Amino acid sequence: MNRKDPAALHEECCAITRALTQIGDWWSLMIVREAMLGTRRFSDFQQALGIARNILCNRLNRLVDAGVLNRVETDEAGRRPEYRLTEKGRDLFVALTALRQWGDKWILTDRPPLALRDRHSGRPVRPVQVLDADGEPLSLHQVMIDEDEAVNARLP
Amino acid sequence: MNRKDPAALHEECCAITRALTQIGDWWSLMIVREAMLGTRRFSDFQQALGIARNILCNRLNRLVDAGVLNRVETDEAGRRPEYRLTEKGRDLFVALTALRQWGDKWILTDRPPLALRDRHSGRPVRPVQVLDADGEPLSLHQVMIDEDEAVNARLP
DNA sequence: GCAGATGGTTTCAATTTGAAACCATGGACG
DNA sequence: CGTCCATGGTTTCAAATTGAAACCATCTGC
Repeated sequence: MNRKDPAALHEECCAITRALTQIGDWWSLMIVREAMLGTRRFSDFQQALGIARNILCNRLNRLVDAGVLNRVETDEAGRRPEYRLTEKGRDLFVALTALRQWGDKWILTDRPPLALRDRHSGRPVRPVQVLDADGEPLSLHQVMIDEDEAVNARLP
Repeated sequence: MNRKDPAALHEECCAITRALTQIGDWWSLMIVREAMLGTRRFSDFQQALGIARNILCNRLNRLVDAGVLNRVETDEAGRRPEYRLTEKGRDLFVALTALRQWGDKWILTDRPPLALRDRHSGRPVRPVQVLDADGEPLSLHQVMIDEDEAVNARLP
């Protein structure tokens, strides 16, 4: 599997590989994170992230091509376009929240954990978990990849 | 925030940023994914991923330094070391599962979804969600970052 | 019309990557 | 013992990617 060969990657059937190909580099993920905080404009991304402008431009285009962001031409002052999360982009919320919680638990060990709250009730959100059909949490070793589908789809 | 400045990044209090700094590049995440499938040896990672050997070596060392993998000197044939997931590494299971499900849902739209099953019951696992204190799913806009903590910790 | 803000592109040096060659160690086998 | 081969690295060097800065284009406000 060659990371730089688009055709080969497009044949790749591991969902993680495919996902990482679309959004799995530092800046793309940081941009999505920033977008989830409400940032929409080129210069706002640039200042918030401290990213080089050519790289920002490149990543925004990639994310638009991937359908994660939408480039919206606003009619407002200056005709500045906005970059807004699509449904697909918003759906990364779960993965990024899991990542945030992982970082809180394993890296920022000396700080107050879990500042994420339900806006409505004000109560903290639960740690994200993988649950079985009954809602019981599953660990890595309790999960398997379906044999048939795995073979058919050349997983992992 | 300069991505290449270790000191500055170490001050960074966004858990996502910190997490991405430790494991947020293509190969590191692919290696962790591969390790979750049971791969442990240098050459097995190399063949499974098609990664250059020097890069693999570099990433394995980084992951060991980050405490995501453990380098275990085995007594077996050839004294070949093994790289095994630590508790911290296994804990990435949730985030990677969320990413896999995202890829299944939004990229591999033409294929059978969700090959992940509970090994015990054989039933498919649920889609990972962010849940409130009562176990109700929360979307991006229903979640907020706690004001006080955000200010104290200079979040996001 | 002119200055400033904003969104982008170009340019070029510095860093990172990847392929291949090289090295070192530990069996296996004759 | 000596040779071969597998494995886990390291080194080397060309090619790709990144990042800082300069440049360009459009729109606003004055």
